[in-house]
Amino acid sequence: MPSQTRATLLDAAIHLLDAGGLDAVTLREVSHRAGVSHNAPYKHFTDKEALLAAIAAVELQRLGTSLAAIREREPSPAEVLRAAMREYVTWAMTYPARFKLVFGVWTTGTEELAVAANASRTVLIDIVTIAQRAGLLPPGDSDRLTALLQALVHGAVDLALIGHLSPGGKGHASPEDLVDDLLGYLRIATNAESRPVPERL
Amino acid sequence: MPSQTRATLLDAAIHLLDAGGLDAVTLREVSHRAGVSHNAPYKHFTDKEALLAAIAAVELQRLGTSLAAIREREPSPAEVLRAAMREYVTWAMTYPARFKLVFGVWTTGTEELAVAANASRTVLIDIVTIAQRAGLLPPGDSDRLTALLQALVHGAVDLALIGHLSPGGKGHASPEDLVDDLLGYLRIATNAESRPVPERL
DNA sequence: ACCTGAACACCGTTCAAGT
DNA sequence: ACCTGAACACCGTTCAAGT
Repeated sequence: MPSQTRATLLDAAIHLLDAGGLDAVTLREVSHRAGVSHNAPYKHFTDKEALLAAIAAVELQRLGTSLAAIREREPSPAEVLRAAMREYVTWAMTYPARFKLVFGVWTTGTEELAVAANASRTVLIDIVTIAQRAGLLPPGDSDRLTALLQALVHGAVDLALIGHLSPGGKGHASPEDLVDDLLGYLRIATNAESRPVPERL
Repeated sequence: MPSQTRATLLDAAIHLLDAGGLDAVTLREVSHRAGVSHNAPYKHFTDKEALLAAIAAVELQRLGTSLAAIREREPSPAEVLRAAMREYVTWAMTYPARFKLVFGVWTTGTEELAVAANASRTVLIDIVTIAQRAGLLPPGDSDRLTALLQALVHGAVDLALIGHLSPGGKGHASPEDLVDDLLGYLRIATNAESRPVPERL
């Protein structure tokens, strides 16, 4: 039974998160924005971390739903794969604070969070498997290949958010570029594996 | 002139960071451990964030030094590349709180931090360039290829620290595995590019 | 130049009490 | 069941003052 107050609190919290980052999300300011006393949240969440975990779970679920929608909508496996990777990037770059929160350190791993994480992971694995069958990605363990792809997207976004990518000022190596690079190399490797590898020095 | 107190404060802070994470690093506890009053830090750092930035800069510099040492020590370009990637992984997995701190959100990007980041980046680019010449990595923009490699290591470590890798319990897809996978695919792609690519459906 | 004690504003959390 | 006001312990930061 998601009470009205609970939803209002979550709305206020996510607004503060987007506007001022994690530090701006204080239980007192959240309560004030929601129009309740500063300790009303404790009737809906055991903890401040529980409130943050609820936000993270919702966001991770949203991402999973977007990925699933792409899988249904796009026609070709190649487009599904590329669009899925780009959805991850766009989401993270649009809501960096949510991205940092979702993949932050959780001393208490909420069950709800784990479920949402597994759900979006399953969709990704499905997309990768289809791409493998279409000859766009190398064959083999789909879980492991999915981990490879997710690690790259995740790392590219994280480095981009800190400014560790393209410090030269020139629009060098955006997360989207790196995703395309990886997909390109993997496609080449896929096609090469069936052919003999030449001798090396 | 790095005063003795300043060094003691940094030591205490990094100890607290490793022991209890970022939240455990309070200026008051740091001061107490250093044997000074709770506001003595303000004579050595303008801010709490400045103290954290100093730690991050030292760590990033340490990483860069380790990478440079590997480049000098290892004989073959292949070993240098692999060892460098593993050094990044080992450092991050051994000191997760330092890793999170170094690549955390910096509202104030200290000059010292930017210098340290560029230094370790330069070493990495150098290693990648050598590996390219040795035919271990695809030719082309070394900066961009370095970004690809760094993004993968970074993302793999980050996901591993949250537990988003190998949630099945089986020792599936460690960061080291993903690094090896990527290097393997890139080597195949390198050798394949000189040969004709077969028609696709 | 470096350090201290008191003080301020803010935060998470708890508790007794109200409806 | 849900909310409130007062209170507690803790934190970052500032300031006047000491050597």
